Amino acid sequence: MPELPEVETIRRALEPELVGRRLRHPWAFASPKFTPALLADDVRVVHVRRRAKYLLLGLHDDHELVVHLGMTGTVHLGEAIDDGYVRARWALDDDRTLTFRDVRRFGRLRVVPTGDYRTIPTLATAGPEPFDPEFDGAHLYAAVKQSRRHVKTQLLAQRAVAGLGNIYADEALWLARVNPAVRTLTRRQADALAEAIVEALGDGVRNGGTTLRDYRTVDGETGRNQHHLHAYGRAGQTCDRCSTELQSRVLDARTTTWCPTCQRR
DNA sequence: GTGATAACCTGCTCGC
DNA sequence: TGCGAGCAGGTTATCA
Repeated sequence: MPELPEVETIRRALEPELVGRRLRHPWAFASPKFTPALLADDVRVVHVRRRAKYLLLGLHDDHELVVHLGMTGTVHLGEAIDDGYVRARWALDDDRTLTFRDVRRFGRLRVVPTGDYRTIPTLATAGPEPFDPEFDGAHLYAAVKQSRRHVKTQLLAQRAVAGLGNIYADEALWLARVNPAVRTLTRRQADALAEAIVEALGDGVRNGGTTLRDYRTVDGETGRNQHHLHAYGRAGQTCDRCSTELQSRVLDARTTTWCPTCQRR
């Protein structure tokens, strides 16, 4: 499930390869989620950016190709792939092929005027990037205070901070010793959680992302961060801090793992 | 406006 | 061995 570190890893690999290249002869799987790919035709790529979990390919005609990888989306650059899971494809002017592959079809593609994300609500309302100076404990405290939803659900909603998914939300909450089901934070908890979010996502980027099943880099390699997880997917195992058995429950339709001792309510 | 929930989608795992 | 049920989860739409 590509979150900020996985998308950023893909962005860093694509940027030097795609900027200046021309997208040609687009093909798209017959679904409204993917047919916008056809709008990016015979146009040069001018930048490769990321916002939250979205990949933004700037096009020379003042538009952006917005890519969301969904649950199982991957981007491949090189030889053409055709295995039944390809959802979009472009020929490049250097004879390579840019392929968007997505088994579960939770991903989506859009072409919008550069910077105009009104048709993509989550992107339009996304909170600050975790590595921006404006994101800190004070911001997180104020953002969480505006809602009565569980704190983990607020992290996943992308408004308090952009880029977190289920894996890194569990990890950040574990690092900050915050129970996922609380609905309010003290200022001290907010400071700790903001710091933990930056640490969890930073580690994820440095480790090239987390591969549990589907995620691959542009080169087809797996990430390494799955070897460094403390909470996500470790229910029934012992806490790395206190050796208590980690617990798991479904919280707002998301499997959530936490330490009942370190992350006491 | 906010919160809760269903739907989308397919491979994998588990139980029978 | 084969089948069916349940699960995984990011985003959007819908309803209360």
